[in-house]
Amino acid sequence: MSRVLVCVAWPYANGPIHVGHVTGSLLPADIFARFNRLVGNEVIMVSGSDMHGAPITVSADKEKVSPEEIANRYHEINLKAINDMGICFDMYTHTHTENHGEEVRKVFVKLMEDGYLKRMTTPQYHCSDCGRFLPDRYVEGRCPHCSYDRARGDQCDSCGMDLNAEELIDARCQLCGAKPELRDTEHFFLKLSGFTDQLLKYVEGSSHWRPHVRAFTLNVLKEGLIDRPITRDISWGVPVPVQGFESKRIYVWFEAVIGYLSATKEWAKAKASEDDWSRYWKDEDCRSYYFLGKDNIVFHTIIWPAILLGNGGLNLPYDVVANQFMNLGGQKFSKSMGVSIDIPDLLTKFSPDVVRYYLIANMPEFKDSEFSWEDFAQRTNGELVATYGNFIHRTLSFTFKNYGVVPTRGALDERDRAALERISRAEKDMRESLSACRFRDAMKSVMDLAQFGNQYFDAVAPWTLIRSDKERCGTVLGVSLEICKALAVLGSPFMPFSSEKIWHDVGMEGSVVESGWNGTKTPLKEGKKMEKPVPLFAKVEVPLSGGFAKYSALDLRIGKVIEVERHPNADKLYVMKVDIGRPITIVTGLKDFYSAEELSSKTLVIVSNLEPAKLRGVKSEGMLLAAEVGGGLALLTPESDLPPGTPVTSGLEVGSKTISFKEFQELDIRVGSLAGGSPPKLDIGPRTVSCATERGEVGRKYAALVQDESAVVMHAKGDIKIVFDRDIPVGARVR
RNA sequence: AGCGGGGUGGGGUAGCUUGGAAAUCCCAUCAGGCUCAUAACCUGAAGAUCGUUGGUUCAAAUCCAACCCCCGCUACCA
Repeated sequence: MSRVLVCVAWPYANGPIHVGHVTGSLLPADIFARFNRLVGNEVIMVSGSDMHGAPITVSADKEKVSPEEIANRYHEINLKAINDMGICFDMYTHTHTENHGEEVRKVFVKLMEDGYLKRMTTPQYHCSDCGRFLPDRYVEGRCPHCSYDRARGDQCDSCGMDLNAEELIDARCQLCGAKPELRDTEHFFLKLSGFTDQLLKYVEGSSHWRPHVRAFTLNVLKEGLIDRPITRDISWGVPVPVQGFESKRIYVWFEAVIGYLSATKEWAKAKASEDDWSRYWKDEDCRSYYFLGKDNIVFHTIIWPAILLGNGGLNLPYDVVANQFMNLGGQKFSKSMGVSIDIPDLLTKFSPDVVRYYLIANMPEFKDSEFSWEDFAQRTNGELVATYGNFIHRTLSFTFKNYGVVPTRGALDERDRAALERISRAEKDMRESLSACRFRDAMKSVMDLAQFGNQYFDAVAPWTLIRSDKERCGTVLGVSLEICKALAVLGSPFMPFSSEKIWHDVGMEGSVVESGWNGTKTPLKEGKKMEKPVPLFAKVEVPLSGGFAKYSALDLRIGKVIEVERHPNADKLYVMKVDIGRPITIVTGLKDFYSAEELSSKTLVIVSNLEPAKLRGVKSEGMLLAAEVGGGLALLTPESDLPPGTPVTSGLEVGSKTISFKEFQELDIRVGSLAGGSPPKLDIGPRTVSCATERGEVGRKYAALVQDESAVVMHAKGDIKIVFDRDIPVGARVR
């Protein structure tokens, strides 16, 4: 019996939470907390919505509402989503409470008094019309590097240089257009550098941390910490408790982490035992676990510990359980499928346990993982439904049909005893994995038990026994029900809703949560009437992304190069004029591959409806297609001459809207070699796909639009195919 | 290009920190079994140059170096 504080990174109240939040921090924390409660530890789990900071004020300005309104809206939405996911907090608050403000104030003052803060004055733009200091991104002006007229104070969109707002020429306020003036402004800085040695010792002593968390932190520490400002000239946030700082607020990164402490205190107040918070923060036997995504590591392994060290007397994080990212790339995720990925939306389509199962099975614990609908369906249907759900259901329905009550268990034979031992082994495995925060492994040991259940059930074949020896049959069903019950208990941290249902269906009273870990040992209620079982999970169906429709967004044209010049402002770029039926300007990065003379005679394939973009100050109105691999590059060109402007449709519909560069990048165009056969095959390097195009020269390399297991050779009307001006390996990607 | 994460049977993965016999599991394939169960379950088989090259070692998927490729964020990518 011990005490555990579970802290979860604070979701930002500027949008609904998505699978990344759940699989990265909320879900592992919930499993860990549930597991600890199950084994009888004292646990509280705390977090809340991070309500302050610039992005929320930006959203608020956009919608012309108060920041508070935005923050409250998403707080409510997320609170509900968290609840619906079965994520069980002892306190889920937010950072805009009186309590939190007070706590932040206290910590701030303590650090200030003990000399861990310093004041520094820096110049900053102030707009007298708006009556406020302007964050760098709200200042606009001419870029000192490229003369672009609408550069922002943090960065120039045109040439990409990082800027300081003071460098801008003719700066103006982006909100009202007035000319702002530079004013000195004073801020507090946290003297992080002074903590370096203590932190090094702390991190080096934490050998139980995940390797990537520890290595990353040590790396940052060795590079040297810099003192960081912890106040800002903004109006949305926690006030600075110092005279003369009435117009300023505490910077969110400093303030939000203090939420762990303030939330614990709020929890203690709510249960009317105010001092209970200290049992979780001052008692050195209490371990604190922090669950977050890898983008958040330094805040929890450096900044928060530094604040705690400065404050004194409070426990440092025992473990910082940072997950990697679950990526949502790969096109399969697009909204065009009618399924987006935020949690409120996901839960309208799938039950929380199904979502939880997949997110655990695919949790990015040690490396990034990829969410895909195909995988989601496969794992749900093949593992959760077919192994776990099916074992429970075949046991329950057979028992119900033949007995109607929980059968009486007679003498056990060797196999039965082995089965019961197998339950103990699963318990032990799961306990070990979860104690080490290995969630996938832990759930695997539960699934393995379900699979064992199927093996046992098959081996004892109750459908035969029922005709020959009903008493013995009752015994094996009793053992099977034991396994079901164990699955309910062991599965409860992962799939709490179904666990309760199983618990009830095998005839147990109360709940798994109440019975705790010992539920596996609590005897079945023999003779208790059963209810007609309903399958726990249904198979899921997800829409498949079909066909080559996505390529229809492209409007490809034949283009002839008119002239080629060097980019005035970049060494690697050319500025080209190309005739695609009309002359356009294209900026390209081909300098390493082609001389201007070589290029000037080329006939190319151009994406004509790409969103124009400024590259280093020059507007590019399109993009030429080239295949690239390793150090090699080849341009796409028609196999025989075509007039400029000829559409390259590849037999598909042609898009009329402009497409973004990002959308373009999601398309998979590759160099493929035609392999013949019927239907013809196309070798695209790592694999061979079927080719939807009829003719073509076997062995020749063509540009191909790839979609899953099939591909279309890119061609213009008259079946003029697209080839390359140089040799390039099969499989090279076109971009 | 920079930062981060990877490359292990057809697909997806475990193992790598702390080198060591026949490399894990899921799906797909093939052969069998069962018929209680949601065409679900169980058994068996085939299938891997552990990205490439070099190094350290008695021994490398595992450690070191270089290179190649893939993914995410960023960018003088278009």
